[in-house]
Amino acid sequence: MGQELPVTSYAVLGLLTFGDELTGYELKQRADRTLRFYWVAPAMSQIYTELARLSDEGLVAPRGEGRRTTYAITDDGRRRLARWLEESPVGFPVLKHPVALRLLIGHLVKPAVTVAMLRSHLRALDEEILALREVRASLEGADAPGQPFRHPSLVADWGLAHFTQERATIEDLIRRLEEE
Amino acid sequence: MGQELPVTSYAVLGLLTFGDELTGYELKQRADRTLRFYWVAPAMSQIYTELARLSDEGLVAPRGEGRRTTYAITDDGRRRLARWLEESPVGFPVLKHPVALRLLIGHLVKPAVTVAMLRSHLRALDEEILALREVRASLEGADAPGQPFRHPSLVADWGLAHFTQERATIEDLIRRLEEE
DNA sequence: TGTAGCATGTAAGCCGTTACATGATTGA
DNA sequence: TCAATCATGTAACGGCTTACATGCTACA
Repeated sequence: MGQELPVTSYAVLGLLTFGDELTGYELKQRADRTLRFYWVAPAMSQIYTELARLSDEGLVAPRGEGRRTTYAITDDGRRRLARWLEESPVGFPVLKHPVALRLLIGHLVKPAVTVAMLRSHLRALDEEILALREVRASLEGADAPGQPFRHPSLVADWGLAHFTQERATIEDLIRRLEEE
Repeated sequence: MGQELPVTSYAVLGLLTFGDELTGYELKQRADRTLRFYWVAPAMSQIYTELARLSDEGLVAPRGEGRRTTYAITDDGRRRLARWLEESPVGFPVLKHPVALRLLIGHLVKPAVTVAMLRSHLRALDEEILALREVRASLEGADAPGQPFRHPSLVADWGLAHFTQERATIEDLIRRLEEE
C-alpha cells in the first residue's frame, strides 16, 4: 500500500467526497456528467478496475452483498486525497483537440471543408454548453462559500467560460476563412 | 494497406506538409514546439514508430542512408491526409486538466493550498504563452491568406486566445477564493 | 412479456511512455 | 578532449478502450 496511484484513481476517489456512497454504475454516470468536462469519462470496466484498486488500498469501503455493491470513501481515502493535493506536482493540462489539429493542415483541402468542420464543431460546442449548464443549475442552492458544492460550481463556471470563449473564437475563425 | 490510422499518425504526417523533409529527431522538435499545444508531444520512440508505420503504408518516403534518414510526405500521403480531413468523424476535444480536477475537491484542503496551486498554474501559463508567442512570431511574414503558414498561424492565434482567457479565469478564481 | 436500464465483471489488445542502449558529430 | 547535441532504435510495461459475457429489475 502507498505507491503512487494514477491520476484517474484520485479522480474517481474524488467523486466520492460529496457525502454519498455509490455503485460502480452510478459512479460512471457521475463521471459522465461532470468529470468528463475536464478529465475523462473512464469506461465502465475502468471504473470497476479503479474501485478494486482503491478497495485494496483501503481508500474506499464496499458495502452490500452480491449485486449492487456501493462504495464509500474511508478516512484513509480522504487523508490520501488531501496529501495528494498538498504534495504531488500538478502538471500542465493536456489538450487533445482534433479541430485544431485539422485546422492546422487546412491547406490540404478546399476552404469549404474546413469551414464545414468548424460549423459542426460549433454545434457540438452548443450541446456541451447546454449539458454543462444543466450541471451548473443542479448545484445551485449549495454553491456558496462553505457549502458542499462550492468547488464543483467554481469548476463548472470555469468550464462554461471556456466553452463560451471557444465558441466565439470558432465563429471568428469561420469569419476569417470565409473572407478569403 | 489502408486501415484506419491512429490520429497521432496523421498528426505526425501533417507536420511534413510544410514543404520540407525532416529526420525523426527534427520531427520531434517540431512536435514539441507546435503540436504539443493542441495535441501531444509524442515521445522520441513514438515518433520512430510512427515513421516506420507511415513508411510501410507508403505515406512518407525515407531518404538518405544509415544515420540521418530524412522523411518526406508522398503524394499518397497527401491524398490520404486530405481524405481523412474530408471523410472521418472529427470527435470532441479531450481535456485533461489537473488544475480543474484538484479545484473540484478543494474542500478537502485549506483554501491556501488551492490558491497556491492556482498561482503556480498562473506562472506555468505565462511560460506557455511566451513560448507560443515565439512560435507565432516565427510565422509572421508567411501568414496571410494563401501563404504557407496561414493555417498554423490561425491555430496559434486561437491557442493564444485560449491561454489568455484561461489566465483571466484563474485570476478571477483566486480573487473569489481569497474573499472567503 | 419483453425491452430498457441497472449492475458487474473478464480478455484482448492498442497507444504511448519510460528506461535502456548505442554511437556519430560539433564546438568550446 | 570532453560535453552537449544529433540520431536511432528496442524492451517492458501501464493505462485505458472495445468487445464479450452474464443476469437481475422495473415498467410499459
